[in-house]
Amino acid sequence: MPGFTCGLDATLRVIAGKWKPLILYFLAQGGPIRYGALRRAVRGVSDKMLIQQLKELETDGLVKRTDYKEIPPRVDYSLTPLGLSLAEALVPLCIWGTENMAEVTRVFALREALNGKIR
Amino acid sequence: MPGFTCGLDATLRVIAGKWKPLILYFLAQGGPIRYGALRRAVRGVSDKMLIQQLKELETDGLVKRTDYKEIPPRVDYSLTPLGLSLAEALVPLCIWGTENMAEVTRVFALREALNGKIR
DNA sequence: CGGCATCCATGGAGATACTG
DNA sequence: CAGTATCTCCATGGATGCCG
Repeated sequence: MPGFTCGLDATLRVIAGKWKPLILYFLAQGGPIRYGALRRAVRGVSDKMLIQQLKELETDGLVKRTDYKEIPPRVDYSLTPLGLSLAEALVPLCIWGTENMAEVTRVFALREALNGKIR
Repeated sequence: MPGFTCGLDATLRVIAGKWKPLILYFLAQGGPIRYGALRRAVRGVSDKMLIQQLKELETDGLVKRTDYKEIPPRVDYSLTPLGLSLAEALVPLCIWGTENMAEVTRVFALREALNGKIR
């Protein structure tokens, strides 16, 4: 249903998905990155999820996939200008997390103690 | 599991939850806001979800809840300094969404046409 | 990568407490 | 009966992950 309540709402839908923000972030770190390297960078993803989210980012015009059609297969991913601009908007979140990591860690440890598992 | 892979990862876990970024954003718009008003601002939330996410934000030290212990009930919510700093980090995302809303809308319309439903 | 099984977040409906 | 704030039970859909 087109029609977002505000700009933030629109952005959130674009980066909806457990790994998309991290993918964008790592793609922004440097030039084109090969699939395997990306897989290693985004720790914890399964191949299925990584492929799936990359494909969505690609159809959304944020990521560009290049298949060199070589043997052995060689494929790399990079950001489109649109994707780059979004990745840049993520930088403050990254900074916030870095600056407050101790605090966040502490709070999450508490939750873990209370609930058994986090959320 | 304490131990985040990076700052962005830490932040993402804090704002995990469909409505948390929006809640933080609206709380940052002005002074303390009453529950009912917040409910109206965050369009689409159910009472259950709003309460639940507010409680998590509160235990995470991002939101301050004030209960005036009156009858009929009167409660309002505001940001802690930590919450405010996070809300400020969300501003670029909001701007990005606003600037690219047309593009985002178009892309999502395509997805809708292909899949029947989004994602 | 496609199926299949699973698990958790989301959401709806109803209940509560108290007053005007 | 209307209004405010919150909680609990239950249903379900969609995201996630494992396996071939």
